[in-house]
Amino acid sequence: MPYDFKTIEKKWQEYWQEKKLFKSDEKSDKKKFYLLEMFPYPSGKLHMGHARNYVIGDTFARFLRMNSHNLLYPMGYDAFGLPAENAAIKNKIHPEKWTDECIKTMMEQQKKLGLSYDWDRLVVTSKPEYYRWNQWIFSKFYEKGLAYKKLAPTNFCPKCKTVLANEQVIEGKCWRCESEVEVKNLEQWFYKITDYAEELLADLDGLTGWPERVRIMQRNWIGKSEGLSVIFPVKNSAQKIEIFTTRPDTLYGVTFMTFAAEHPLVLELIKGTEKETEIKKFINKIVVQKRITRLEDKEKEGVFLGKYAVNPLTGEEIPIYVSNFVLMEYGTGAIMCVPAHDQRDFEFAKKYKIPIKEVIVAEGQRDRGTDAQLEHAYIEDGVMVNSAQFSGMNSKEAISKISDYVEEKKLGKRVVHYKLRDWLISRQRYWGTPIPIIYCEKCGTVPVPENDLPVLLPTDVKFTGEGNPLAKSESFVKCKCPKCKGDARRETDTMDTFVDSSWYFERYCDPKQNKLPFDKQKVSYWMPVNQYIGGIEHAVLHLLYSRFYTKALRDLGLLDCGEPFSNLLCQGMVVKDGFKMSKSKGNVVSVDDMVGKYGADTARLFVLFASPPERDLDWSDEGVAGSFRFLNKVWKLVQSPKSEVQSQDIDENLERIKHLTIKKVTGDIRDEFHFNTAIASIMEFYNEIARDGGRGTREQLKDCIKTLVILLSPFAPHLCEEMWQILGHSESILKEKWPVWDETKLVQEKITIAVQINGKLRGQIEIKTDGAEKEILEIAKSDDKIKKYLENKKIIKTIFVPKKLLNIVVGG
RNA sequence: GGGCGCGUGGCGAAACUGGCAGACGCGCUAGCUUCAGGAGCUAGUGCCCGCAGGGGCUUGGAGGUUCAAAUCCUCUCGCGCCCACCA
Repeated sequence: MPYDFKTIEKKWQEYWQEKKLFKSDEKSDKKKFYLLEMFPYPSGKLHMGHARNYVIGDTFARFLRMNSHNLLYPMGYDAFGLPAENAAIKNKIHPEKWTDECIKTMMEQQKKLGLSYDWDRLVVTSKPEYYRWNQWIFSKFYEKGLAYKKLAPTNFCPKCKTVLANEQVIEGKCWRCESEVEVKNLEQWFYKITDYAEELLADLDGLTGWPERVRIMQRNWIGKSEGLSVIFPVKNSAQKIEIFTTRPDTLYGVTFMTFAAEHPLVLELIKGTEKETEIKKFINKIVVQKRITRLEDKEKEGVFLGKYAVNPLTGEEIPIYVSNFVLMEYGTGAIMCVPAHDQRDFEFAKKYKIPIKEVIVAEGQRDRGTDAQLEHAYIEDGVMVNSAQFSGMNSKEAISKISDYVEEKKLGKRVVHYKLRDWLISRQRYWGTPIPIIYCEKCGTVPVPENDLPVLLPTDVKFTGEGNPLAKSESFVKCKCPKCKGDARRETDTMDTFVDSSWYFERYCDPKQNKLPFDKQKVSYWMPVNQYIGGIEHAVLHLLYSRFYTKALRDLGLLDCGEPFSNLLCQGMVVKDGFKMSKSKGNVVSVDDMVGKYGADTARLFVLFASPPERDLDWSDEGVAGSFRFLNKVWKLVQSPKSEVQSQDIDENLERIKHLTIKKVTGDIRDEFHFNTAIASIMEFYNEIARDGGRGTREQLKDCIKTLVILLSPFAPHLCEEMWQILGHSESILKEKWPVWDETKLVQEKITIAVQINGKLRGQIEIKTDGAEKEILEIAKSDDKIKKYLENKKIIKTIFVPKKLLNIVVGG
């Protein structure tokens, strides 16, 4: 009969709740630890993919509590967002009702898994108690110029019917529904994250507790490049073209220039010329093309404007083009082209028969031949040629020398560019935080005064799927201007839900605060989050926005820390039948099913045992059964430890293994999150205790079982509580101190070491642990197996690795 | 195209700083028990040759460094992720 997990799990979940064992506050002399998992979007049913994230955290949480930490371990819900609104349209249910129901189901499932959150700190972002502070912070940002509105080309998702931030466009598609994103010029609200570009970049170096790849992704996303801005005058015109280059060393090799299709100067330059119609047609074609085929490696195309610019360094006249490979969004929207040293320029020059002028050659080379002979651009460093006084210089050196010269002559200046763009936060949807702005004909854009916050979401709205419901709610739109009291209208855009998730972890520190977003002292006590756990998909979304927010809130004086998350663990996904577990793929294993069939402890044990947290986990039904089997074995051992074969003497080997297991399990959890190997060594310990029906004295057996139960308790908390009680304890196992190992108990008198001949394993001998090399060599020589290999051979040398092996090198 | 990561039995995976590859588990095989369920217990299980003692091979592939390589270096193949005409 398997153990009755249903009764046991229910019993202990109620016990924990009743005794409030997971509550945390700031009044403790223990060391604080803030442990956090990325809070979920409440979409309803949990599957094991979600569960894995929480189980990793909870196991660690329980371990930390038993190791004397004052732990903050909260949970909440990222409750605003499109799915709720789509459900509203489809099922004629209000998003709030739908969301609240989902939260209820999800919370129940999380409780069934035995997750040890402090539920008193629950944060739900769709509640006015929370989102009013989104609005409050927005107003502060607005005052400081960190929130602003501008007309700009935006990414518009036709299916979600809203604009998206750059970070939310993945390969030209909407991150949520994968529809092709369109470019629309709209007036939108932005957060000025670019003000923090430099700090966001620089502070990455200090985030040593983050996976390197996440830091690299953020670094690339911020995309800093240092270079030179140079002004090229247009011949026979007052117009000037500003370009940006990271390769000032190639300035003498410029043979043409080109504009992005959207560049406003293009239209000015061709106005009234015979080329005007042709070029306008070309521009239209490119703009349309850009929208449709963002991805493919496009053939370079361009048209000559019939105009020339002047290279400010050489006075050379260079033709101006408009082309499809220059981005309006980066740099200045115009570039200088050096076909000899840039592959893109090279391809373009070849196609349109533009001269190629080499200014850098490899050490010891003259040039690479005629234009026709060249096959690709030379992009490496080298020696400068054809570059006036800079000729003969190393090209690396020339970069700074030419930059100095350009600045001196006032032809341009050094500048820094970032790929990072400001964060577009407006969304044309209902289910989000209303942006607290009022438009008055007389007074213009007026922020809603602090006393009037929150701006509540109206309830009298219809969800038709056509347009933003807020815009159609008269009671919402119509309002009075706070300044002149005249008729005015409200902003109907809501905020991106990533705004909600950018500071929720700070709200957890003081979730009921109603004077401010949070109390500074409380936040100072808990922040930063010591360990954050979540998926890699947020590498440049949530994790970047949260860093920005924390810095911006710090600059508002609301908190002291500049980085929200000290350590980050990105767990892998749960895979079944070759695909990520997801509703749409239809390969989900629900938490309810697992808990119903095997219980929470088995489900927990399996997801931790099957794979290390960072790696993807292959779901296996048989594997789950194996974990269940193990728990049953332990249960049986505790119920009726065999006593017939008890010896009079302590089993020294078992004692050593006990200490070894404590050391291994402790290290694996604390240092590396290697739950899989921790569990493996617990299993080994069990095998050792149970072997031959039990070993050592009765007392020793009892002691080992006790240790086993404690070590297993963070993984299988319910069963271990029950077993703990059976072992005669009246307090919860959570109150028990984590065991410590005794280093002196780990040493063995005799050990087995490997003997190699020429690096090949040829035998094993048992020796005294501290045996000297000479001694051991003699033992090895007299070993029957080894003897054979040494016959008629000369020993050239021996290599001895204490406690590991002896390698005998022979010749002849 | 650029960046990062990964590749170990039939499967999930172990292996500290270069030091006995395959711990632990799943699956499989045989036996016991009971059988009629997908339960329990014991033993075996990387591959090849051999009745066996034993021997040979083996960490995607090819080289190299070393007494010794899954681990370090070079090249190569395959897979995954991120960015992608960023001047």
